[in-house]
Amino acid sequence: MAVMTNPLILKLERRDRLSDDEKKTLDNAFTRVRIVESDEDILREGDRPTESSLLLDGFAARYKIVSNGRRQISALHLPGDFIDLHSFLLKTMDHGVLALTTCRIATVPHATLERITDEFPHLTRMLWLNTLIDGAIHREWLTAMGRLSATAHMAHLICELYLRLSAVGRVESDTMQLPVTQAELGDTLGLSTVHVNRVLQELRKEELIRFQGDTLTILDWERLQEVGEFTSTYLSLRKEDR
Amino acid sequence: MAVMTNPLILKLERRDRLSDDEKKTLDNAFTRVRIVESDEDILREGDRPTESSLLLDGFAARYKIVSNGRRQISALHLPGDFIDLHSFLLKTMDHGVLALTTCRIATVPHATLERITDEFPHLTRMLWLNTLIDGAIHREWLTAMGRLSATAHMAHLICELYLRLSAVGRVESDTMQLPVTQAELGDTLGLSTVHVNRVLQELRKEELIRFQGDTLTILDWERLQEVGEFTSTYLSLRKEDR
DNA sequence: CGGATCATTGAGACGATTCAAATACGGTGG
DNA sequence: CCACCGTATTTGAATCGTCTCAATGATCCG
Repeated sequence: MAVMTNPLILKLERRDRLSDDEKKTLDNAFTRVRIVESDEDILREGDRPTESSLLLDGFAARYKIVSNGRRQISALHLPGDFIDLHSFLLKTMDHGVLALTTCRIATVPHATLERITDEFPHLTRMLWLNTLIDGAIHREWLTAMGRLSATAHMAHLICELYLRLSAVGRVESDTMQLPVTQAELGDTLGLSTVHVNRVLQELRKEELIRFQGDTLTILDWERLQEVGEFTSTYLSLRKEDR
Repeated sequence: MAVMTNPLILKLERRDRLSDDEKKTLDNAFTRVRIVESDEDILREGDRPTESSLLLDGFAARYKIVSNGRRQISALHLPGDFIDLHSFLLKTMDHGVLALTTCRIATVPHATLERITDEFPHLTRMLWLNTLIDGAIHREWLTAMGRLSATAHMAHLICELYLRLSAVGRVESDTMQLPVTQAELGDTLGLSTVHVNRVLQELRKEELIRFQGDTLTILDWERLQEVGEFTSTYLSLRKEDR
């Protein structure tokens, strides 16, 4: 794989410099690329993977199912996201991962990750950081879910996805592709599909977004952030020594 | 500090063996112990700490405040928990941390953590694991908040705290000290104080728990788990090579 | 062009909130 | 040791946000 095309490197370099050696190591770590079709499971709860998966292209979601068949999505993953780097140390998957679109995935054996932790301390910290950002996003979602209105929560999610997608070069003139159904948005926000629909209509009526098909355009970034009480600190989009 | 009294070591050894060398290193890493009184902030949002804090005794909560003054607690911390190990790499606190009781806290300089990552790969992985478990708990809370009823969510939280407290030796004959007000429980579960009260009454009426003052007793562990749809996988309470 | 999936709408029900007041509890000073 | 004060818990009633159920309309793909 050519160094420059790996979106993980793009993502990490937003947070700290990587040496050429580190980039090469990281890039060579991925041994296998596979395709998972839309609506298929990439991983299932209870799995004990021996490799971790990096999303190169497509959208994926971490989810859990509760007793009455209801589903909660606990993370949305975009190109450049490790969807189960945590399985390297957690060993057993405590949730499933679903391909929301056709996904192109590169995998790195846990044995290779172990070798990286033995030999590349700074690169290890960058991978650790990657999982810490996941955690920061979880906390932000928890706050939005517990204490924001449905509309604010939706606005918040859109702001986050907008910044995360632009960090990996997937936003053009305030527009992003968001191939996610309203039912999936509901499972993400903890809302019913019907209510998601009403909330989206409100954001459209307020002229904050346009959202037709899979194409979402931000019409008023300032006000969208206000409505969603969004500040981007938790995404750690600053370059620092780590 | 004597090795055997550090509750972090107790906690990590539940998940994997630590060598004597690692235990010594970890124990020596903590340079300072301080006391924070109940209701005081241990850390504030926006802080850029140069050391990380380990809770030796007491209860603490990570929280965020949203615009209308409402508060969401995104984590409850018990003895043995690192309350901001993530600040080592995240640098800026994206949330505050509040002492719910008088807290005894040991601190480790980030420079020391960096040295550990340079020299002790396995110990580094164990610290990383520690933050991954925080993340797993966040995901579980997200699911409970989004898709469980208020009563089930409360039951779930009680199950979790029960297991986490017993993992650090703070449970005796099904009874634990839970010095948390109903308002704080509300901020944790995303509920109003009034509703927390009603939910607790229901769990008492069903004879699942006794909860007077700070003392909570599990009366029917089996049924409490069922009501809360609780399974403990996400807490990684198994010893494995990591 | 037909079938399936997804988005939209309306109406009624329900869970949780708000506001307000009463009661219980724990710690402190006299 | 008890009276008192502040904090925490409990109760009731009205309201509100979101859900459920059910049906319709739009869109996409083969």
